[in-house]
Amino acid sequence: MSKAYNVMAATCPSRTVLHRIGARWTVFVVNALAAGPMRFTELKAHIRGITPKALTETLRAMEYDGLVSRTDHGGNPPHVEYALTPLGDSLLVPLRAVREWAETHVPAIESARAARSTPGT
Amino acid sequence: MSKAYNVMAATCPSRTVLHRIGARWTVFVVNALAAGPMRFTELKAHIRGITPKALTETLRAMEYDGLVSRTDHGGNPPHVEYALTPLGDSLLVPLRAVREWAETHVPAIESARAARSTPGT
DNA sequence: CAGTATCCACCTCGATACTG
DNA sequence: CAGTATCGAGGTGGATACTG
Repeated sequence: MSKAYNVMAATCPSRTVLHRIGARWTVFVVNALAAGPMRFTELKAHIRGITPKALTETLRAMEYDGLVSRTDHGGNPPHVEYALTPLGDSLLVPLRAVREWAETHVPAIESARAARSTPGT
Repeated sequence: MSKAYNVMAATCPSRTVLHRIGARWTVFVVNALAAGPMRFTELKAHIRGITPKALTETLRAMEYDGLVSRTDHGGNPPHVEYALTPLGDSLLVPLRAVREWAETHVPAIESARAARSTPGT
């Protein structure tokens, strides 16, 4: 009975998934971590543009959902590593579908926008 | 040259796609319209819970992106029909991938959350 | 019927600065 | 290094009421 969930249910918890994927940084973190475990600062450098606050929040949310794991190696200086869990890794599949759709159809979307924007020019 | 776009580019326009999919109501509209053209009020009744304002905004954004078409049959009372464009229709593909991932993995996510929430009990 | 107009409560995100 | 603390701007979404 793996179909007990229905994204269309409105009150359905699976709705949160859309929210995660639609979130500003989730997709970047997933992609960055797809290459392997990374430390906070590495992630920050890799994504570039993200603030520590946003990174922390994104990581926390993803960790909360079991998408990433956080491993504190302790010591001083601190050493913490983030990695994709198998669950987070599986997210790459639908993400790829979306990505492919985007890369394929964005030109069409931009055309639509341009057609609508054509001012007087 | 269909791979000129890269979702990871950060400044990439394809990023807007994620935003659309992640948007509160887009997915509902797409699914509702997947069954065929519909009028404003039908849509509103079908989705239920959405306010006219939100519906209008969602529809506008989607129309702007060429995902839905708006046909005003004029007259009084007004008669306007919304329909998925071929582009909007193609969105159903990645949407299905996300949906399936969600429906499959939400239990895992909820488990992760529960595991983390276990207070002292 | 098909919206529009307001007003508002959030909530996310960014910038900056500081700490164990 | 790995965050946390603060503050503020901005945008999204909701409720309600009104109009051509």
